[in-house]
Amino acid sequence: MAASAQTRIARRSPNAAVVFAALGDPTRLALVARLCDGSRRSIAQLSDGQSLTRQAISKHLRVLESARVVRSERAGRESLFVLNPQPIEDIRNYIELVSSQWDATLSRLKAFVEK
Amino acid sequence: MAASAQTRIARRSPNAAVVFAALGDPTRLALVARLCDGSRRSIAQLSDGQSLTRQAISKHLRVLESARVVRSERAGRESLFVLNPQPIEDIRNYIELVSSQWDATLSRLKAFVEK
DNA sequence: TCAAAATGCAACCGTGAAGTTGCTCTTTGT
DNA sequence: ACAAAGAGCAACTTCACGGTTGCATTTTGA
Repeated sequence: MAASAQTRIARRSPNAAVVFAALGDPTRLALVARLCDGSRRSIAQLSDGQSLTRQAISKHLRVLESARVVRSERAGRESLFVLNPQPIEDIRNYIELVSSQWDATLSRLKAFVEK
Repeated sequence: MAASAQTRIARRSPNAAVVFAALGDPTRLALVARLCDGSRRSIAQLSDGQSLTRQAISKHLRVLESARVVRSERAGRESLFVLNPQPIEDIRNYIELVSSQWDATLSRLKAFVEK
């Protein structure tokens, strides 16, 4: 069975949607930006300077964690968060798929116009 | 002013968050997959076969449109939707930025271990 | 030992997202 | 001319999200 491009894309979507949704919030996006240097930071660190409550930040981190964008580990009295690049890589591939599909169309269109 | 990587990333986020949020829903992701072949389809076409109501699909399309992931154009009694690759390209670049930041960290880490 | 730090947990609130239903309007095709 | 197709609009319901507050628990460090 040769899957169509659309099917190939659709097969990846259930997980992709979760990751996209996790990134679809400015606060969470800021947290990701803060963590993408590979550092492990505590909730207190991550909520310091922000206008939101520590609990709000904590909730956002849990959302990111349930989408596996981030992993947490308890260390003494604090829990440290670190970025997990895997899901990001996944949606990167997803976007690549959509883009390539689109590019193929453009090429066909161009060829048609020039014919 | 040499902006830090974090700042560089953060500057792009406000718009990125909107696009991510628009893609953060299985139904909308399916619509994008359906449109990424460059075709222009009507609401009736796009809601055909789906389990949701035509109005539900219509709403989702409007969400995608307000995030500029999709453009619409009225043609007679139907409105046709077509993918707009620009925002997709934007978040692609965004992800590229995060990934490169992460990769740089890995390299540093590797260099440190091997030293 | 004990106070402060860091977090977790639970209840609560307001708002908007997602979806449906019902109606109207315009366009199409016969 | 008129029925059917396609879509828009508005009202409504449900429910999850984002956020806060208050309190309990564990850990740390002096």
